[in-house]
Amino acid sequence: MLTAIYTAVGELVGQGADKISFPVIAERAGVNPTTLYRRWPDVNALLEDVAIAALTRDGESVPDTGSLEQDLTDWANIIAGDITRPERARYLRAMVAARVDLVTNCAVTDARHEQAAQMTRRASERGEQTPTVQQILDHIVAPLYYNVIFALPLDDDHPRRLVRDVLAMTR
Amino acid sequence: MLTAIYTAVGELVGQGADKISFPVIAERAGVNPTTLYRRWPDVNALLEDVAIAALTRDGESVPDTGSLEQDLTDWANIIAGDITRPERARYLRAMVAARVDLVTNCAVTDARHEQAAQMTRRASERGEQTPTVQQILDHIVAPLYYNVIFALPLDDDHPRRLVRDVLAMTR
DNA sequence: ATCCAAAAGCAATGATCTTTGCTCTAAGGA
DNA sequence: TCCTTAGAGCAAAGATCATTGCTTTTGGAT
Repeated sequence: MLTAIYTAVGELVGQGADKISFPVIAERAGVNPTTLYRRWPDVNALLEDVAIAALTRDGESVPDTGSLEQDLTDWANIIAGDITRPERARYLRAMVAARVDLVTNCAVTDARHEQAAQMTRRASERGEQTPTVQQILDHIVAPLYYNVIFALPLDDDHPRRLVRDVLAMTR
Repeated sequence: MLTAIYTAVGELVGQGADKISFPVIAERAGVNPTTLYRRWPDVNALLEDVAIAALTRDGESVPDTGSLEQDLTDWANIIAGDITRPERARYLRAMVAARVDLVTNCAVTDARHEQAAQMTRRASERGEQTPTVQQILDHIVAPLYYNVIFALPLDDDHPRRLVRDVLAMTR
């Protein structure tokens, strides 16, 4: 039931459907539109639920190569490869559009925060000089998402360049 | 005519109206809905037109204090103050939602690119060491927009911190 | 096994949107 | 001046969406 709904939304968003409404989703999911109208206040609310579920299902393991620079580079490349996939980019945009009021944290960025913390912790245990988690979010995660959100090109070398920049700050 | 339409959209977006449709816009603008249906393929297209017009109408002069660090800090604070205004944030989101296909550049980021280039040019003429324009976009502009887009809190000190970080890269 | 309550389906209604053919107006060219 | 034409208004029709009261199903508790 819930799975069918989420799947339907996923397919619609994924294929870039322009008209995503409760009736449309309901038909594809094989449920009655009323169910959706009663369970979510509006389409955006449902969209956000699905987007969060889709974007936070991790399974992305945090790199652990023994070098922070390598870890960050691998990680940045994973993120870049992930969010530039068209259906992921669409999810991101849908989520952004749906988020109308200020919230203090969001599940998507929380996951990134956690991953960054893990890498820096390991690095400092090895005695490496590390940037702060906030710096990693500001200077690696943010630029990657920024480019995707605004549909700007993101070349293959970009992630590596960002990592080099952020490490240059700590020296 | 066109002005009335743009104004109507601006008011609706600005006050966070949830249902922004051609008929609603048309009534407020005092024009016939048919006109809108014939001129734009859909509401998002019109929204994007207006958003671009609103977000690129500069009038923001680029700081010129004689010090790159001060210029960048002032500039970052201007941007932050600008895009965190609720109606501006809404514009940004509307624009993001509307942008479905990849474009190689967008008017909004172009303006920032131009401003950054102006500041670094002046700084290097003074003989200062400067970060690249791309670095400024990645490490100052992107984090600011990222926070606003995801409705994350943006504290007052954030812009200054970003500038300090990016300057630390060049040393 | 029966009962109860929450959730889903159904169907009818009204609101809103979208499309379309036609008419009317206004600005520019012969 | 008259003609042309692009753009705007008008109105009707059909499509889609949104709401609501009522019925049916389902899953768990007694």
